[in-house]
Order: sequence, then structure tokens, then C-alpha cells
Amino acid sequence: MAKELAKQYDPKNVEDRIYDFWLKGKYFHAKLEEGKKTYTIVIPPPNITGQLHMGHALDNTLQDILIRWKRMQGYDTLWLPGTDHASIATEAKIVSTLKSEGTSKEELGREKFLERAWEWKKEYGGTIIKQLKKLGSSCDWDRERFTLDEGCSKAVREVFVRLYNKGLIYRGNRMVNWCPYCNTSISDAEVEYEEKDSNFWHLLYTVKETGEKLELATTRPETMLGDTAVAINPDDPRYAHLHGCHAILPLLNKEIPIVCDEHADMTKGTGVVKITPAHDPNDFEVGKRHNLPVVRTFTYDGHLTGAKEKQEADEYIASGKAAADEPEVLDCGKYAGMTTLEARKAILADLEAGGYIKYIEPIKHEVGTCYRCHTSIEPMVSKQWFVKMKPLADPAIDAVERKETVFVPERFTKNYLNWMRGTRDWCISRQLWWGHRIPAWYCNECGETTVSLNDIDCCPKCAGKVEQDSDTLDTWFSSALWPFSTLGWPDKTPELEHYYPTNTLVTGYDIIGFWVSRMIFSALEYTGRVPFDTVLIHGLVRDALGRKMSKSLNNGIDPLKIIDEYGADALRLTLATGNSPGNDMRFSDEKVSASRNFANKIWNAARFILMNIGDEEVELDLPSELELEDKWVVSLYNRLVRDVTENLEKFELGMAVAKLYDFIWDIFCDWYIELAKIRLQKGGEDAHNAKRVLVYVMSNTLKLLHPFMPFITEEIWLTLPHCGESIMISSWPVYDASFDFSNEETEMERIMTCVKAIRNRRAEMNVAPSKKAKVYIATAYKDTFEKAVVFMQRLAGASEVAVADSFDIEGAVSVVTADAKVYIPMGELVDFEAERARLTKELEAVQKDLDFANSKLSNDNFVSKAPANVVQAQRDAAARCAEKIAMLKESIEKLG
RNA sequence: GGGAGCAUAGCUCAGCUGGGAGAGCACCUGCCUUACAAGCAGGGGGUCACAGGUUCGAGCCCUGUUGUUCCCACCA
Repeated sequence: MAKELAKQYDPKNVEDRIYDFWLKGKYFHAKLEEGKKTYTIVIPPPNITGQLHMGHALDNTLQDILIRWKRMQGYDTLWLPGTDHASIATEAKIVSTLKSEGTSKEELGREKFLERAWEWKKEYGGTIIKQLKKLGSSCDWDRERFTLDEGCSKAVREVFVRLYNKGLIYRGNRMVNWCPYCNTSISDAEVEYEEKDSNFWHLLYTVKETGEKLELATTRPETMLGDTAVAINPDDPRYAHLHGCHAILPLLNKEIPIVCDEHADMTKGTGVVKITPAHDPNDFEVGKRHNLPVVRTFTYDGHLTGAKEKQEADEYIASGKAAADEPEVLDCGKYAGMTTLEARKAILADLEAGGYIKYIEPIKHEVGTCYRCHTSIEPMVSKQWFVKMKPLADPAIDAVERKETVFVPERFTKNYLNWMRGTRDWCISRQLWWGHRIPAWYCNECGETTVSLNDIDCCPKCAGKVEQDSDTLDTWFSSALWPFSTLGWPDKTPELEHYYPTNTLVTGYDIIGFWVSRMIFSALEYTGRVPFDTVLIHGLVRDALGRKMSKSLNNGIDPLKIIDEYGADALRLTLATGNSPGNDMRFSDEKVSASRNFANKIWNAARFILMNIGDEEVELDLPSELELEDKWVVSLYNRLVRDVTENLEKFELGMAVAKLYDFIWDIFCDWYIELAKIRLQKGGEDAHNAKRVLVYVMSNTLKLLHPFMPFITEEIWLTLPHCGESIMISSWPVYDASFDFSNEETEMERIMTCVKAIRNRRAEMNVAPSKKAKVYIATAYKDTFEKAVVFMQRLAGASEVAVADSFDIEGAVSVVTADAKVYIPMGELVDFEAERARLTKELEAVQKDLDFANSKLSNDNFVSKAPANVVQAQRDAAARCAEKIAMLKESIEKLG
């Protein structure tokens, strides 16, 4: 801070410089200190494709607040940063780049493609890290990790092999969600449902044995070629005569069985359902129960299968290498090669022509879509790798029920438990190249599958040639290991020993299922412990109109732009303020501007103090002689220390910062600095003591504020008299019972009430602030108000002040508080009629208060049942009202 | 279909285990009182969604209703 301070705080002159200063000091670096309590946070790794958005800004602001606070409290803190390789998103980006270059990933080949991907990562993967630094994040950058780096990859392979050997990872033909656009399977968690307009097509299938027409409805007529049965409910009397009969599949003229299955719901539609085991999850289950053939009619990129696909499948099955449940493939003939949408049209046209459509019923339908590209997903039978969930989910449910990990706010526990209880086996293979390749090798000779920690060249069984599975793992498979893989697991590193389990995980409620739950069951399985004790959940940052920020709406607000315009501290304050855990918040420029104004307020308070200090040496502790106002402000500061600390402990960050805001602005600036000016102007010992209190309260309050607004607090703290290198490694203030001055607080409140009442009166009467007047204070608290004479002069426009038990003054304006009656003779300004009206109105108001208090006190139930302190408070209130009424009556009488 | 959140000043939101409602912004009035006009002083503005209930006492607890947002679910 230069000697001559600018009137306005300019973050641009401060933030980058301070951040470099912190980096040089290595203050972010976790030092593995023996015997110290640790506090650890692992960052939710942002995607390397990502740009910092408001969600990141909120998430990381909260983490930085916690980590800075704990660091100041003396914990050995580690905030471990890193990024996620984001398989689908990154691969999509590279693929589209290749496309614009006129080539494709297939043309390039796997190896070259991966080279490109790593190049891309090198060039752009660091962007978001730089942006996090702009925000002030105090991560231990020396320990930055990447989900695809050597250590994380080692952990991934270790886990895969362990689970496989335990029988918890298996490969099989199962119903998966296939995204035809991304060209890969995705997990259940990655499917989002969107309501779309659609139809029920009511079709007629003929029963072979009876010739009757069986009506059934479908939303996906294009799958009918793969029908291998029609189901009816075994208890449905309407169709009892059809048990054991067959239906003729239209267009193909194929005979398929009519099976009895509970899946057919008698209450829905006609109670008849077509069964397409290869392309519908329910039908797949029905098919298994009745041993129905599984006939695939779609290719994996969303077209109908033809002769080529059929031949490939037939050969594969004939080779003997295929599993017993390998699906058949149909040559769809004239429909082959069509997209599913084209096929729908063509098939419907043919059904129509053949008279197979009874009618069409328009409906709204929840359609599964890919969470990345929002293409409608195709349920499809496909050979994939799965994690068996039940054995992993059960301990993860127990641990949370035993509160080994708690969710803040608590209601998200339910969210988690529901997810965990309902989860089905996790499809972990992806038909992508960018990611952890599945460590499974298949023998070309004997068909043996080998899963291995180390790459292998030949089959351990027959020494034949092997080929590695070409698929990669779901991105979330590696992020599930993040809290321990980043600390060195499976090796027993000092970091793992020291910092694991971690403490707080900060994230949005939108990825509890994707990520939080998977970290919990993974950690329990591999480390035997929960990965963190607390999950702090925050909501979404929405735009000013309450809409989700999204690319399609183009309503995203760029945090970097906000930082550029208002400063990182202002952005952080905005995000921390009024943000109660788990609730969404709206973001608007007005809010940031209010935060910026607060930063400026602090800046100017510091400027004022520094201006007064000049070259004077000011001690860092409080003087032994404290004046009334000193004790008052110290007492309030001390309570602030306690409250803010308590709020932080309960993760009530918004409440903590609100209290700091109020104290700094309303108490310290608006009152204490104004009062201190009196002594500062006097000079000498008085002034010096005032400076000591100013410095003490200011620099300690800055410490409390530092986690929220790190840059400006550091800049000012270093400029004020201080001890130590940096505020961020200074010690967090501690509540001190000897700083409780409740008598002085009460005295100051009496004085402040009186000052406010006088100001109010003067404002109502339009008295110019420059016009001073003598003030007579009649009060039972003479000692208090005698101490306040100079305050009245400074703050209440008093020229002289007289204090006595009572005065006999006529023709004056009177101001009545519960503690004092003030006369201000302002002859020509007094309008007696208006004065009487005003006093009468006030009297009525106080009388109403008194009546209210009395009505409570006369209620026996209240007096006997309410707690004593509450009853006493009512008595006190009644007494105050009575005093005030007496004084008001006297004033009115005096007016004549 | 199941579950959850929200409903408080014109706007955005606080309000901890129940003791006569707060902030920021906006609005109105007066001030360049030399730390700050990104400021100071003062002011107006609320049937705490609705209806019941528990209680001496309800914004807060219980039940129901309405509106709204979100999550989960295979509704052919």
C-alpha cells in the first residue's frame, strides 16, 4: 500500500501482486507437520475442457473460506487441487477438431488420436487452474493431480483388478443406455429424462390359433422387428384363452409366442405388451424369464441392422468365442441402414398400409437423453463391463446411517440414501479412446479373458496372442477414487497416512449420485474408511431471473469478467453472502456492486486509521485504560469472534459473513470511528490510545474477514502495524471472556438511542446539520450521559449539553427515550401545534406497547408457564413504557 | 407414481433449539459533517401463500390446501 492512498480501492493494483506474494511464501503448501491436527479438502476436479463458471466460483470460494479459516486456526491444512480428464467431453472436442481438419479418429488411429488428446490437454488443460488462481484459491499447487496421470491410473488399475478378482466386476450382455451421437454406452446416472411429445401407436397383431386381432400399444414402433413375444398377464381373464398361443408379427410375418408375465399390467391399455428384449430394459427382463431369443435390430450408431451386421454376429457366435447370451442380429431388409427415426416412419407407413394400426393416441412422454449431448438414448443389449453394486452399496449405506459421513444440510442424506438403495449395476465401459483403458485381455486362440495389473503379451493359459479390450472406463470410475488416489493410494505414502481421510467435501447437489456416493463406497471398499467426514452441499448459481445458467440460453455470467470489473473479493463476498447451504442463489450485478462497495468501505476505514497514525509507533495490544466507547466496541468485537467462529463450525458461512459486514460497517465505521475522532483531534495520550484500539479492532476483524475476502484483508493488514509475514498465516482470534463489558454496552446503547432520537427529531423538523443547538438532558442516568457530552456535540448537533435529573424548560422541542428526556430550545423553529400532535401520537404508540405488555403480564398462564427471563423482559418493557409515558405527558402539559 | 425444496418489504434473500419481523438493492427527504457520494443522517413500506391445529405465546412445530422449482422412477 502506498503512503498516499487512493480514495477508492482498486483490486487490480492488489490481487495479482498479493497472490504472487503468497506463492513465494509457500503458504499454500501442506507441510506434513508431525503432531498437528490436519484439515484436508480435495477439490472436485474440474474438467480439463472446462472454463471457470459461476458454479466453480461458488464451489471454490466455499472451499477456500474453510481452508483459510482452518489454516489460521493452526491446523496442518491441505487443499488438494487437480483436473478431470472428462472422457466423453474431451473426446468429443478432439473429434470435432479432427472433423474440421477433414479427418477422423478412425483415420488417425488410436495412438495418434491419444497423442493429439494429450497435446490438447497440455495446451488447454491448465486454463481452469489459472482461473482458479484468479479467484484467490489457496490450493497446494505443488500437489496438483490429474485423473489420467500415472498415480491415478495406477490406482484405477489396482481397483479394477481387485474388484474383478472379488467377482464384483463382470462383463456381460446387458441392457445399457446407448448414446448414438457419442457412440458409447453411458451409465444410468448419465441419462436425463426430458418430456417430449410422442404417440401411442395402437397396433393389431393377429393370433395364429384363433385368428383374432390383439390390440397393443407402443411408443417405439421401430423396435417391432425385434419383437420375440407378446406378453399378457397370467391372471387376465380377457386373455385366458390365449395361454400357449402365438401371435403373428406384422411385416415380418414371424410367429412369436404369447407369454404370461406379471410385467403385463391389466390396468394399463389393453393389457397386452409387445416384448423386444434387445431394445427395452423391461422386455430384456421378461425375455430372461421366458428364455426368449434376444434379437438386435439396431447398430450401435443408431441405424437398423442389415446383412453385414447379421453376418458378423453369426460368425462371431459360430466361432464359439461368444458368450451364451450373445444376441442375434436381424437383417432388417428394406429398413437396413435407416436411422431409427427413418425406420419409424417407414415401418409406420407399412403398418398403416397393411391395416395394422388401429389408432394413434398423442401423449407426453419422458424420454431418456444423454446428459452430455441430449440425444435420445437407445436402450440396447450390449456387451459391457459392470460393477456389481449391491455388495458395495450396503456398507456405504451403513456408514452414512451411522453418521460417519454427514451431509450438510442434513436433508441431502435422504437424497444419497435413495440413490444408493436404488442403484443398479454400474456400466463402466465406454466405447471411447480417451480414458483409462480396461485392463482386460482376450486370447485369440482359446478365448480366455485375463485381467491384469501389468500389461500382457500372451495368454497365460495357452500362450496364444492376446488383444486388450478396446474400451475405456467411465470417467467417474477414476474420480470415485479421487480422495485417496491423489494422496498416493495404493501405496502407503506419508500424505495418505497424514491427510486421509479428508474432512470436508464441498460440492453441488447435482452430483451426489455421480460422484459423492461413488467416492463413499469406493473409499470404504479400498481404504476401509469413509473418504470425508462432511459433505457440504451448495446449490446452483442462477441468473438474475432465476434461470439455470446454460450455454443454450447464453445467460452465463463469466466469473473472470466479474473479477475484472469488481475484484475477486467482491465476487467471493457475493457468493458467500445470503448463501445458505443447499439452496440455489441468484446472481446479479447489483449484488456484486454492493460487495464492491463494502470492500471500498473497509479500504477507507484503513485509510482513515493510517492517515492518523502517520509515522507514529502504535502497539498491537489494547491500552490498559479503556474509555466507555472502547470497551463497548471491544465487547462487540469479542462477541463477533465467538459468533463468526461458531457459524463457521456449523458451516453457516453466509451468516458468518453477514455478521462481519454488519460489525464493520454499522458498528466500527458508523459509530466507533466517529467517536474516536473526538480523541484523535485532542491529540496526546488520548489520541494514542484511540489509535491502539482502532488498530487492534481493525486488524483482528480483518483476520476474521480474511477467509472471505483474502486480497484486501492481506493488503490492509500488512500496511497496518502488524506482527508476522502474512495475515493468512496469522492466528485466528479467540473469544476472551475478560473482554465482556456488558455495563458499557448498556450505557452506550442508552447514549446511542438518545443520539438517534435527537437526529430523528432534527431531520423531521428540517433543521440544517450546520445549525447547532443547546441540548438539555434530563435523566436518571446522569453518569452515563455526562460521559456522553462530547458525543452529543459531535453526533447530535449539540452546541452545549446540560445533564440533570430534571429541567424546567418551556418552548423547547422535546425528545423522549426510555432513559432520558431531551429538551432542545429552538424558539423560532418550534411549531407548538405540530409538536403537540407529534407527542400525542408518540404517546399513543407507547401506550399501545404498554397495553400489550400488560395484557401478557395479566395472563396467569403466561406468568406461570413462560420462562422467568421472558416474563422479566416483559416487566422491564412495561416499566420502560411507563416511564416514557410519564415523560411524554409532562412534555405535552408543558406545551400548554 | 415416489421424494425433496421453496412461498417473508417493490426486487433478491436472511431469520439458529417457538418469546410482538431483518439486511442488501430500489424508493422518498436532507447533507460534499475532509476515511469513504462506491459515502453520511433520517424516512416510508410486511395479514411472514391459504385454512385448521398444538401452545400462555407460532414466520418458526403438526395437518391439510394452493402455487412453484428440482430430484428419482421401466408406466407398454
